[in-house]
Amino acid sequence: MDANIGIGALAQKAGVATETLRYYERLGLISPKQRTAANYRVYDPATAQKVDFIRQAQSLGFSLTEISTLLSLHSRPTADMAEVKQLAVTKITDIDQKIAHLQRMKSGLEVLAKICPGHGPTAECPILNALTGEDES
Amino acid sequence: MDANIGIGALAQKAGVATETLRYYERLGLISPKQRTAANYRVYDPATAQKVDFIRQAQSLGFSLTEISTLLSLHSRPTADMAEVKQLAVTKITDIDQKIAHLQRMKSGLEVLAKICPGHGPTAECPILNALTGEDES
DNA sequence: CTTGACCCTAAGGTCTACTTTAAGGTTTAC
DNA sequence: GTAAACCTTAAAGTAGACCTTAGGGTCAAG
Repeated sequence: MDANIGIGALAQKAGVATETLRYYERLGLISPKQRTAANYRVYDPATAQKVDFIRQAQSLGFSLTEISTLLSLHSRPTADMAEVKQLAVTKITDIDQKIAHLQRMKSGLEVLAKICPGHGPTAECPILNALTGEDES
Repeated sequence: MDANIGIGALAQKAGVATETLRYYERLGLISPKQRTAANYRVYDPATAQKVDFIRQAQSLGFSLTEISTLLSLHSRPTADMAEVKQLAVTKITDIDQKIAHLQRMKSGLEVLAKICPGHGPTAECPILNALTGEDES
């Protein structure tokens, strides 16, 4: 149990495509522990956890570049977690800004959608008219 | 007053780069009313309003492809505004989903940031540990 | 009449995270 | 022994909205 696995098995275990694993390897996120005589990649089964880590971090909004940093911090257990926390806090701020931006867009659209009767010639469409005129702050 | 203008003047008036105007033209969003003997683009000054329309719509979250639709509806005053409203409503839904997604990411990060002391070896970092293990729903 | 600002086209580059394609080697099952 | 399934590499394609580059024409000022 716990034997080495090939790229196909790792892909299945981690739920990603094999090309994705090669892509992660090109970015330096993962790497096979060795190669077979035929140059096939051979992975430690634990690599699946690393791929999970990557997908988890992605789902939290981290880019692969940022994840690369997280992984290197993770592999140096004596590094300080301040940097990790900083990344998380910065990411929260980024997300807040994106949310704020989306909410401004939404508000603008809601105002327009509300005053638009929804039928009649576009010549009288308040949405199109609003777009053709004043500026926003 | 109200003389024709060249691409440079239009770019300045509308606050975009000249290449952007050529790009919009390739997408069919705008077009010069004519060309000079030297093949220079000649615009109706009102085209600046059209560019404003495009930027406004962009700021509300519409893609250039969607804006193309909006512009064609705008240019057919007898078309029904139902389609315009539909685009707006759909866009609001899109935005809601994006906001929800971002808020899920934010919540996840906040939980982790809160339990992370912010200093000490990364071996004990709750953020990295959380990333290396359980799965999310 | 030349310099510099402005214009033209076509095509390639940017960014992110992959996916697809092309053109093969290798291993396994029958 | 051969065909399917799996592996290899490098390179190109995808989406979206541009920006940059290459290689010229053109126009107004001095």
